[in-house]
Amino acid sequence: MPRPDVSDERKREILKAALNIFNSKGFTAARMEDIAREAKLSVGAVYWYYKSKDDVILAIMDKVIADDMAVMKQLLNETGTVRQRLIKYLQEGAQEGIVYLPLTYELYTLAQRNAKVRHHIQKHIAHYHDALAEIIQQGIQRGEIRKVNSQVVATTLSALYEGALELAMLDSKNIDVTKTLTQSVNIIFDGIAT
Amino acid sequence: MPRPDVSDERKREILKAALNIFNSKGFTAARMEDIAREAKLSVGAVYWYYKSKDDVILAIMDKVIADDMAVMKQLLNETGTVRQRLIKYLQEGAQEGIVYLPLTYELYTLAQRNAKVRHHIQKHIAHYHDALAEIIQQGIQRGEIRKVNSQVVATTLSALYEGALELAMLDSKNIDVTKTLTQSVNIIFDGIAT
Amino acid sequence: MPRPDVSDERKREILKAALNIFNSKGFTAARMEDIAREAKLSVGAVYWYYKSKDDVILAIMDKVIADDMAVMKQLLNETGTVRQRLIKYLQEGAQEGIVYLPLTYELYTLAQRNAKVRHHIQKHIAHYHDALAEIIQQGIQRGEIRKVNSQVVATTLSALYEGALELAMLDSKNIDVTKTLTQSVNIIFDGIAT
Amino acid sequence: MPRPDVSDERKREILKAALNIFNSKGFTAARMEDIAREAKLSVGAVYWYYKSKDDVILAIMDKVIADDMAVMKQLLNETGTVRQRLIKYLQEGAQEGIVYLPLTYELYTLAQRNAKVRHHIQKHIAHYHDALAEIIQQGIQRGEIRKVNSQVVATTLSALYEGALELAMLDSKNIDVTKTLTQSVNIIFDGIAT
DNA sequence: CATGAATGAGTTTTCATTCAT
DNA sequence: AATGAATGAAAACTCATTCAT
Repeated sequence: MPRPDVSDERKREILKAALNIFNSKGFTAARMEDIAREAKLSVGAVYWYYKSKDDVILAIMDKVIADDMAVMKQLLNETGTVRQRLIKYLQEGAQEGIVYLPLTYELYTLAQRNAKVRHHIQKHIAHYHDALAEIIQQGIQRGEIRKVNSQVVATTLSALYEGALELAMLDSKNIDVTKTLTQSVNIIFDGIAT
Repeated sequence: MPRPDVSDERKREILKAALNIFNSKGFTAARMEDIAREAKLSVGAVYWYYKSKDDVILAIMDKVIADDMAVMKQLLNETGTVRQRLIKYLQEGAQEGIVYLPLTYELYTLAQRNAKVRHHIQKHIAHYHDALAEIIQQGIQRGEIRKVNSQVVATTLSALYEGALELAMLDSKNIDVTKTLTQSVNIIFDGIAT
Repeated sequence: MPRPDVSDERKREILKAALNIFNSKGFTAARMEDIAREAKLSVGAVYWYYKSKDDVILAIMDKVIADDMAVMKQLLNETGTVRQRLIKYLQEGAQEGIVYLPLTYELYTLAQRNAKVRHHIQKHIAHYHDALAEIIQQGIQRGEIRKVNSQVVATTLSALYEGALELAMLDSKNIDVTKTLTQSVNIIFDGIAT
Repeated sequence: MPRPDVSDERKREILKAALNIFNSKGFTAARMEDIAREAKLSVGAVYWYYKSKDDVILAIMDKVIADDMAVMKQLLNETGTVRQRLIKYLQEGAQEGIVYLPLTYELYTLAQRNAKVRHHIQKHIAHYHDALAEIIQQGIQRGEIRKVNSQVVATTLSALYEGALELAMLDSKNIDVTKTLTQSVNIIFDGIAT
């Protein structure tokens, strides 16, 4: 009688542990032993499931992005005006995103020297822009927004979002992401409203 | 008869070398020997001027920020409408900034775990926002911009700027900073114009 | 009703697997897992039959030598002149021996630091020399060979055999064992013929 | 005033240390720390001169072979009959060779899985055979040896030499290299004498 | 001031062996 | 008997830092 396959379970546990460790210490300072301890396993066990530290990092990236996508998709099926929905979308995205922002910045930094990481992130950004552009397009069709290039506005909103998170990460005392995003998006909507 | 002090000269050379090495390899991967070689010095000589790798990193941060400030100040004394000046300001800032963006991201990542770095960057951001707010204020006084909270707009512009650079860094093929910034700033100006 | 003992069968399978793995990878590089996979067993199962890697190596040694002995004995019961029989004997021995020569050299190397291995091999060499000496003795009795010290000639032939295999192992392109052995044995027989 | 370059000196010291350690423990069991201690250096210092353990091994191989060549060349300029010279040549070579025979066998074993090592050894063997063939040729010209293929005889002598060393290594109690070689070479000379 | 050889603590990774199931 | 996940003790290698010259 075969025992249930613990492989997936363990991998998830290790990834969760790695997520915490990487987020609080950074990729470089994080020791494989830290991850093992956090996952309540031995170092060897971690290596049983992931063949190197880089492997864990890549898996983390996949997970972070996949989770992000899930949040995104869910937020797209909301009701209300486009302005309201976008503000809610960006705000909630930011609230989720800020928790693992240190890790995100580790990934961005890594992306500059690792093509695989970079391409993964690029694909993610493209998805994200498309989702934003789609909402904008809806706004145009409903007459809430005047005829603008939805891709351009999507990029603007995306840059705003990323920038707001960055500023908040660097100076959380003086910069409130939610407030900043709300105000900024309103300014932009004033500029593109019919 | 005292010989001329070569100390400052050497320090500057080391910093310039470190800037290049850090920018292309990242803080962690960069070795003190790399910096020494780039500066055409011995490892020991580098340690004569800076007492640790961290010391060099902190000095680099000071330099990067100081240089950035200098560019900023210069751009503030331009002529033209506020919209024109701002676009020019952000565009040229971006052009300068993108060269050492990898290094900037190394610093941002570091900032999350190092209070000294973080505070330095926060001060810089404050300066930057003030400069932007000042221009906005001028625009309001000149009647180009309607009465808005200049700090809010400054934060929006700053977030936009940072976000645009980030997107460009991550996906330079598909995202053109200059174009993105121009279009975005125009949308915002449409939103805040009188 | 006792089930048939699969123990010996399994042990033989493991040894056969180990023989191949050790021969192609060497003792050090070979992992227990490699052996297990080759034997279509789990690592734990291998440890059920052999209590350590060294145990497997020692068993391999026994097997290699036993197999070699079997070949030897068989070849001694041939017909023809002593010269012919010897050439055939050495040639066929070489043909068998060269397949597992890498493994043999692993064992020789090991023998220098492991008394048990060394003694085993020494006993084998003694057997081998005795067999050769016996053939030489026959040659003397039959008048094919002049009165020589059969042990000395046996050692010479043995050295020649081992050396020829070694040279062939190191440079199979330029050195043909069979040819080398034939020519060498002929030279020696010219030297000891009546 | 530049200090004298200690680089060559250190490299030689490390190699000497490595030679001893490798010879007594074998490549695998030898730790870099063992070599460092033997050379009275730190591990880091060893890595300052050789960038990996394999590097040290390859350097050792070069040294062993170079030293061997030196012995060879020296022995070729001797006087006496070819038979006498050859016996002296092989005997003295064996006396030198037997000291580092364990190491030699490590190299032979390694050669089977490392092309670089293999090719190096092959070149060495070729040199060695050529030297032997040259002596044989002289013997033919001087009328001491009848017209034989000198390369074949050289290979025979070489195999004999290698085999005698091997047997001696495996069973030094019962096999005396010097005696074995003398007797064997005499048998062969009886076979090829005019 | 400057050199660059030397140090050694710290990290990733491997793998023989064990053991709960 | 058999499995294969888990352990943990090595071991190779790196590199910031020091220091004799």
